[in-house]
Amino acid sequence: MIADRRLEILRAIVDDYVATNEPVGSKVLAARHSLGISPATIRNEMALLEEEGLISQPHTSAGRIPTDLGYRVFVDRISTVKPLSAPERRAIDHFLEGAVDLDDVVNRTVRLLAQVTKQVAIVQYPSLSKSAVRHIEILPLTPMRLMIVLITDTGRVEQRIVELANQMSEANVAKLRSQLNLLCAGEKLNLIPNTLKSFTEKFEPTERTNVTSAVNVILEMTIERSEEKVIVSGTANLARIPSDFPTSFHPILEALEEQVVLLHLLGETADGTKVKIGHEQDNTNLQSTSIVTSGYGPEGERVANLGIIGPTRMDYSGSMSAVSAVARYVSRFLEEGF
Amino acid sequence: MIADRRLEILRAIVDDYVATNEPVGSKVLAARHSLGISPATIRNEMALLEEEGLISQPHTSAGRIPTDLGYRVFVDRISTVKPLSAPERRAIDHFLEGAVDLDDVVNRTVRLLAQVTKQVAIVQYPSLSKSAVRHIEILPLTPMRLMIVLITDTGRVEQRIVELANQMSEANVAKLRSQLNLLCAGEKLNLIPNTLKSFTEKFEPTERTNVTSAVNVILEMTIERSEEKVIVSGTANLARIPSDFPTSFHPILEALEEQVVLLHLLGETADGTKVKIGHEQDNTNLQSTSIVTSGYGPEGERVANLGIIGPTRMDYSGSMSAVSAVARYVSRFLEEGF
DNA sequence: ATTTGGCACTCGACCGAGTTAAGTGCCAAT
DNA sequence: ATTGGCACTTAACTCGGTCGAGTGCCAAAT
Repeated sequence: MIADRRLEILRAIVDDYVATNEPVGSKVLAARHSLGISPATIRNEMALLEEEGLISQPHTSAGRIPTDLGYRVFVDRISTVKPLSAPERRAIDHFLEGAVDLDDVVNRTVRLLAQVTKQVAIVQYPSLSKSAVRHIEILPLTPMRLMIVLITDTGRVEQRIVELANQMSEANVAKLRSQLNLLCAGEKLNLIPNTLKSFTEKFEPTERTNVTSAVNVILEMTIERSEEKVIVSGTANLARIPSDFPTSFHPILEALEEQVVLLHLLGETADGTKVKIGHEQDNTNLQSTSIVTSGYGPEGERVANLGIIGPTRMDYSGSMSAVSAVARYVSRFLEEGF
Repeated sequence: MIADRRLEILRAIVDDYVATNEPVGSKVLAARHSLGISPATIRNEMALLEEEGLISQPHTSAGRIPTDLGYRVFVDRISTVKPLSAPERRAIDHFLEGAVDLDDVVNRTVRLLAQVTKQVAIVQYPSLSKSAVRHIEILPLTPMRLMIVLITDTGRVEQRIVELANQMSEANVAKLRSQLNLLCAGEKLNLIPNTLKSFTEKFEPTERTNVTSAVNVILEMTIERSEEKVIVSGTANLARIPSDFPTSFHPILEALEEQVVLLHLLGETADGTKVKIGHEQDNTNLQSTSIVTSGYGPEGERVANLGIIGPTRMDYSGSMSAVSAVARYVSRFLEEGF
């Protein structure tokens, strides 16, 4: 069990280090934060903190900096919720006003997040697999070619083109359309494969090849994109960062361009705000960074994640507040249906 | 008029500087490129090139580097078309195989371009205003709410939701849909406003408010997005660049996040490959960069631009070849309709 | 009239020594 | 348990000196 005072010192170290980006020594610490304690005492405590692996020295004769573990403790046990500033609040409360589009919503969100946190922001598109079908539209482009449009209740639209083996009459297209909607409307995407299992049987044998192609495409649409889409903003903020960072600059940018990496980064969708610090996170390119994420979407069934990524040396309280506030607001907005 | 030999020297300087990123002096130059000429002579010629403003010295006692103007001359008069390597060719010839989506096409393109040129790639979505309506779909979500989906012949899909003032019957929705498609299908987007000018008159007075709202939304959809969408990839390549670059790193990343800036950068859509070098380009954040762009889309009416952006010190021949090859290939692909 | 070798000169890059300042650990005194 | 004092460590900074790449110019060679 760590003594309270020691935690207090850890907090001071983190605060100072985050603010100045310089290893913090006992003297400065005593001076800046008025803990009623002499530098010597602080030194003793520091030695212990170091033993516990919460702080470390870049080299002898330098001050201490928090380790990943130190930040972890800070986040879990010390950090207080930092209320957002009034302008931040205001920005968050209004940034979605007049959004026209799911794209628009996601874009605005990612930009806002980057701007408020001064970090790189990441927003995942609301996941298809947890959303439901609102409508399926079938358009005959030519007698041998259909366009299928899938509209979900999160406002997302996907379209695909199907080449048919045989001609298909207008009447049959209409039948296909109405039957499909009858069965699928309101259904969760992940249940669709089940729903359509014996669908082709409703049709004449002569029609079946065509119907099967169409259905297959629809099934693809419902699953394929569970490799989902992610959007990033604020990479410029990376360049605004301490001078030792640039070394690991290239790999970070690289990682940020990989959808897969980002998705993995955001991790499982769940309630609440989560923090992953430095090495807790397994992508080697990003071990000098921390990630703050939160799920968003309708209460109870979070549909996607959003978050920010920055140097381990970041303002955790502020970032967490911002991320969760934004997540809350977007959720509400999506729920109301824009 | 500049003597041929002097141009030859300029080419050598550019080549060397691009390859090594170090100011190139007379001795090295004589050694590496076998122009049958002594360093002293080269020095004389260099003095002249400098007078003409084509090269400059970072400081006395350093070698010369090309100026923006030097690069310009290089691009316009000296550079030869550098054939792409076999693997590059192959990559370009196949990267769109199996693309399912307009999104997919654009995404693949931007990635490919970034990868091949090792620069930051920029691709503009095919512009709506020059494409034509393929289909307009109207879906009643509730009696007071319609979803309108616009599908263009470039495969782009836009959707919007309309709140109605009064209820609208299924029958009227159907009529609206068929009338709209009758008039608009095949029509260029920029002509739609004209096409629909007296559209509401076809409807009962009681329906007119509803129809008007719907039509207004459609009109919005056809113009609004002429502020078009641009997508960027390969920013990581920036970090892979000379060490003097980082200074101007932040502003570049910043510029790359601004849609407006990018659109301006890509400039007017036109045939052929264009190069903008350093200060020729008016965004102050980007004056240490050059941009290579090309229009793409159906022959004769280029529908959008794509290109790359990198340090002025770049491989112009290679970049130009790559950009134009990719543009050509995408154009063909779009024309065939995927 | 050009080209070339030679030479004096410039100036950033690099090196090593010395100094400084921040910070530590430990110990004896409170 | 806390504190002041002190010896010690070490990165960062400063400096003078050397080195090397490169230039411009001039006189000789072609």
